[in-house]
Amino acid sequence: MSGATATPTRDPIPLRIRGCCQPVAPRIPGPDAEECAAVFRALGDTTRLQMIHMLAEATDPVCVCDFTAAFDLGQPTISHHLAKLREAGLIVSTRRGIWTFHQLNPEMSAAAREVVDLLH
Amino acid sequence: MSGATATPTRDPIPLRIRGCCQPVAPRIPGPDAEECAAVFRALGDTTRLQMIHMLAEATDPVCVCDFTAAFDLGQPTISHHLAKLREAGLIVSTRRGIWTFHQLNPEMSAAAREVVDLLH
DNA sequence: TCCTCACATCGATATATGTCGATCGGTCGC
DNA sequence: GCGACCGATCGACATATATCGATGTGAGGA
Repeated sequence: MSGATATPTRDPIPLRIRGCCQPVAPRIPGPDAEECAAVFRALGDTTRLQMIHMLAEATDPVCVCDFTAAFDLGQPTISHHLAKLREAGLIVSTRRGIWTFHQLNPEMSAAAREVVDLLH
Repeated sequence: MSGATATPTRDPIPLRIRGCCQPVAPRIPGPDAEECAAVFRALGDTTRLQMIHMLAEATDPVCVCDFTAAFDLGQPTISHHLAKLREAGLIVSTRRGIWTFHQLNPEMSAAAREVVDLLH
């Protein structure tokens, strides 16, 4: 061996040039690393994931009471999750008389759209 | 109008059959709603998102010290994030002498692979 | 005008998460 | 064996999050 802190030989899995601790392109190009993470964070909850799935399957906007009926959660909690999805730019809400209807945001970012489309 | 608790007329945005509160297909088919959410949760952090991006760009496994050099975080924090990605099944780690190298899990679930491929 | 209904917001609480410093364990070179 | 190095783990801490009950708000019906 050539040394612990220098260049180790890595026969089966060769590394880059001089082994360990090569500088690697660190950052996601573009300004949207945090924005992209926010979309994933919004989908990182089972309830919200199923909400998005319901909206992706539905052909028409979905009422809040549909969600409260579908999930065993209180109305404030449903409202909280919908607000999270709205903040992430994944859904839009429309007030119509007494009811509020929700649908996938048609102006969703392209990156978010790609992710949501995976849940078709 | 026909009534608040009965069937509202919804001219521009027609809903399903009798308006609000129709039962909607609630669940993601398959057992993997929570597993899918776990993948999104793993990607819902800027540091981990960039780690996955680095691994997706790299042609060879990446050493821990590469990550500690790329991010302004302590070594225990880097180790913590790598453990999260490992628990989510997104990466695998290989011990080689002193160093531990990480790469995208070649046996990642198909759903996870689709998401990671979006970060190419 | 008053009541009801649908939904949002507030306050509280328990849990999860990101980060750090300190320490431990394993793998070398000497 | 000893010491150096890499990386994982532990304990602590601050913050974020998921959830609930209670309350506020706005729209409609009676």
